[in-house]
Amino acid sequence: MFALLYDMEKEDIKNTVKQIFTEYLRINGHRKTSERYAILDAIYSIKGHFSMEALHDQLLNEEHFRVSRATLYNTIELLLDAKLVIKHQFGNSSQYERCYKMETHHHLICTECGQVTELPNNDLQRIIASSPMKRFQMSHYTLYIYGTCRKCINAKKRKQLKKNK
Amino acid sequence: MFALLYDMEKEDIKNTVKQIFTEYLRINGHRKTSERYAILDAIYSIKGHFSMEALHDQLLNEEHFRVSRATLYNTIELLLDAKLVIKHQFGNSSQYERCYKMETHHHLICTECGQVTELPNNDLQRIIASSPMKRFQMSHYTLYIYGTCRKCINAKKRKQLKKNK
DNA sequence: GTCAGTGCAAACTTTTTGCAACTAC
DNA sequence: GTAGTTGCAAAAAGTTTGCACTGAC
Repeated sequence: MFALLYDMEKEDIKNTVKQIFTEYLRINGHRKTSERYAILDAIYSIKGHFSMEALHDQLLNEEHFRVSRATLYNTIELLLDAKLVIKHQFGNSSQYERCYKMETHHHLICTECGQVTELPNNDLQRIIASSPMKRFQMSHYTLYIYGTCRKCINAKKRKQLKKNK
Repeated sequence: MFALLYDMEKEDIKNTVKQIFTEYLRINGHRKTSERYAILDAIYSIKGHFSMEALHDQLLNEEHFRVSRATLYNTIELLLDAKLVIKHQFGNSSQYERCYKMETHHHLICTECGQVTELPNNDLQRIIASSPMKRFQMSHYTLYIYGTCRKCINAKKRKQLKKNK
C-alpha cells in the first residue's frame, strides 16, 4: 500500500516536471521531441546522481530508448537551464542530479574510494541561503565535504596494525 | 615598506610549505627532486585558482622551468595528499588552489560568464566545520554558490529593456 | 516546406599510462 | 647499483562539433 502511494507520488513528480519542461520548451521556442521527454523521464527514474554514461545506459536498458551522446549533452543543457537538473563535478566526469522537489542535501565524498553519500542538513541550508551576498544573485549552491568514509577509516586502521606487527 | 613586509611574509610561507613538503616526502619515502620543489614554488606564487595549463605556463614563463604534464599531474597528487593544495572542479577542467595558511573562503560562480569570485565567511565556515557527521572523518570542504554576477545581471536587464522597446 | 533537432563520426581537450632514459639515494 | 622519477608520445576518457538526414511545426 505504502509502496503504491510512493509510486503514485513518483508519477506525480514525473508528470509535473514534464509539464514544466513542456512550458520551458514552448517559451524558448524549442521543439517537443520524443528524445527530450525520454531523457527527462529517465533522469527522474534515477535515484541519486548519475554520469552521462549511466544515463545513456538507463535509457537503453530500462526505457529501451537509444539516443546519441550529442542529443544527451544537448538535452541536459536545456534541463539545466530549466532548473530541472543540477550539475556536479566530483570525480573526473560530470555528475548530474534531478533537482525538482528534491530535499536539500549536501555531499560527503570519500577521497579514498570516491564514494559519494548524501547528508541532509536543513539548518546549514537555511544559513547558506540567507548568507549575505553583495552583487550576486544566487540560484543554487553545492557543498562537498571531503574526507574518509567509515569503511576506508577501518581499512586504514587494519593496514596500520599490520604494518606495526 | 608594507609591500616589503608582505613579500617577506610570502617568502616565509614558501619556506614553510617547502619544509612541510620535505617532511612529507621523507615520511612517505619519496625523492626530493628539483621538479617537485619548482612546482610547489610556482603554485605558491599564484594568487588564486589555476588550471594545469596555467601552472605549466607559470613554470615556463616565470620560473623558466620546463616539466612534462606527467610530472605535473604526478606532483599535484602528492601535494593534494600533503594537504598543501586543494582541487576544485568548476568549469570543464580541474582547478587547483594552494591551501596552506589560506583564509577560509567560498566560491561564487557566475553561470553566465563563468567568473569565479571568493566569498569570505567565517561564520559559515565554523558551522560547517562543527556540523555533525556520523561515520565520516572530514578533511576539508568546498562550497560553490552558483548564480548571476552583477555584471551579467545588468547585461540581462539591458537586454530585457531593449526587447520591450 | 522549413529549419530545429538528431545520429554519427571525427575532432578536441584533459588526464592517464607505458616505457626508455635519468638521477636521488 | 637500484628503484623511484621524469619526459615523451600514445592512449583513454569525456565532451564538442560538422554535416547529412529526419521529423516537429
